[in-house]
Amino acid sequence: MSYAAADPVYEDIRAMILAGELEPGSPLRQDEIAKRFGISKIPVREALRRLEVESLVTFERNKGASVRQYSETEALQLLDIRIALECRALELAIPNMIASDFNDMHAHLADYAKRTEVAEWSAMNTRFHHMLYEPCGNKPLLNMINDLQGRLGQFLRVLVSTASGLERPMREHEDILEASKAADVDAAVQLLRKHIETTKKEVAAFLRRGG
Amino acid sequence: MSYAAADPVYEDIRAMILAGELEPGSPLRQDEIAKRFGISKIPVREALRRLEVESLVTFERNKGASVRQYSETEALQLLDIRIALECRALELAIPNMIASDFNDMHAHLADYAKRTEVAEWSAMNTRFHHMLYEPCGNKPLLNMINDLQGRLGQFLRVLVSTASGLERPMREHEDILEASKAADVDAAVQLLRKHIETTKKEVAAFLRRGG
DNA sequence: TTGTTGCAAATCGTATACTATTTTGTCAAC
DNA sequence: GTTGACAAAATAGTATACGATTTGCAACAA
Repeated sequence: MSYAAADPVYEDIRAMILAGELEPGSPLRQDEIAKRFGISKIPVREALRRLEVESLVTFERNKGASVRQYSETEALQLLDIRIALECRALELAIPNMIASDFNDMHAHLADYAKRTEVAEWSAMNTRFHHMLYEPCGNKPLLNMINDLQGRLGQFLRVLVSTASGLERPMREHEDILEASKAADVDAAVQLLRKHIETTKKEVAAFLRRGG
Repeated sequence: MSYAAADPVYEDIRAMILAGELEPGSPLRQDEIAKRFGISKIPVREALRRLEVESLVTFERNKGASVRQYSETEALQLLDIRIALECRALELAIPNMIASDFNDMHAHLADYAKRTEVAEWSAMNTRFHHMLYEPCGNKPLLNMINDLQGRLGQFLRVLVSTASGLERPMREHEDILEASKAADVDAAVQLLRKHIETTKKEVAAFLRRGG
């Protein structure tokens, strides 16, 4: 015994929340999770506390943990943070991009364009953005972007399947990639900023209509 | 019993780390902390795990927790994130600033300039930055900036007492405040960016000399 | 019906207790 | 004096146990 009992719980629950398999608001019963993993409640609680700090879970005293439900304003605020972090990451990444990076991104976009399954779009979209930022080499920054993506997941998943379609984001992705290829940092950053701001507007509209 | 035993531990240890009272690398003994607070190890571990997610503490299996030591590259990377977050916060804050905000900031800078105790500078500096960003109204963003400030604390505390003095940052603070007052968002953001980039250069130089 | 009261069950939070691992100290061999 | 082996102590990690709080439900009164 004694092999980091909390880690698998943390990973699993986290993945389930990010994948949208657990509804926001649904309770996370400690005994049940403990039994499922064949361990006691102690490491389960540790895992849940960690998720709490990541804002994926909330605790209420004597009621335990539940999947965190974001308010509408919070979603929009998180998108403002996304603008800051992702624009900075792109700015730092462009000088480090090499030919194979561009090839990979082109290939990914080509693949992306062919997908007809709405369910796939969200993941493909996230992946493209990460490919853009990875060359920045700033691990903590990439982690923060990842975390944010996770927190926004519940909104973006719904959005991508209803509002935006594929054409507009696709065109914008290609523009950003071209500007990056031309090493035009300012242009690329401005395009990315507009891209995320459009997403923000779509989320706002979606919520206004009572998402 | 049963009243959030972990919370006071979390707050206290966190405050001690941020204040620099605990050396990076020093171990955090669970039994000792538990005894000090008159509780058992379980809530202590929860508190430490929370601090781990905030990157203030690291766990090594069967060796427990210790105050996290940042590498030099990580410090510089965190400063790149600071540029992103704080510039964005200022950008969002300026349109929301009112007369009393400007008065408060002016008063704070005047007070700041009179302080001769080096130990006070760091806190005064942090406070001024927060006053700049607060009007943005974006809670999650302000929290992230706070967290970053904490993580960078161990570097900036040393820095402020050795390298930078008071004049240069003071002049820059005033410039940023003037641009904000004039509602010149672009200028203010550029000044702030330069301001933090200078800090970054100073940290880099400090580390090169084997800080 | 509707609202209240009072259990009983479910669930949480944490102290205690036990095992596993690491660290420390001792002593003999070289 | 240094090194290695091994026992003892310290420390971490987790299961079990138990009191405290909340929740669900039934019985009853209005």
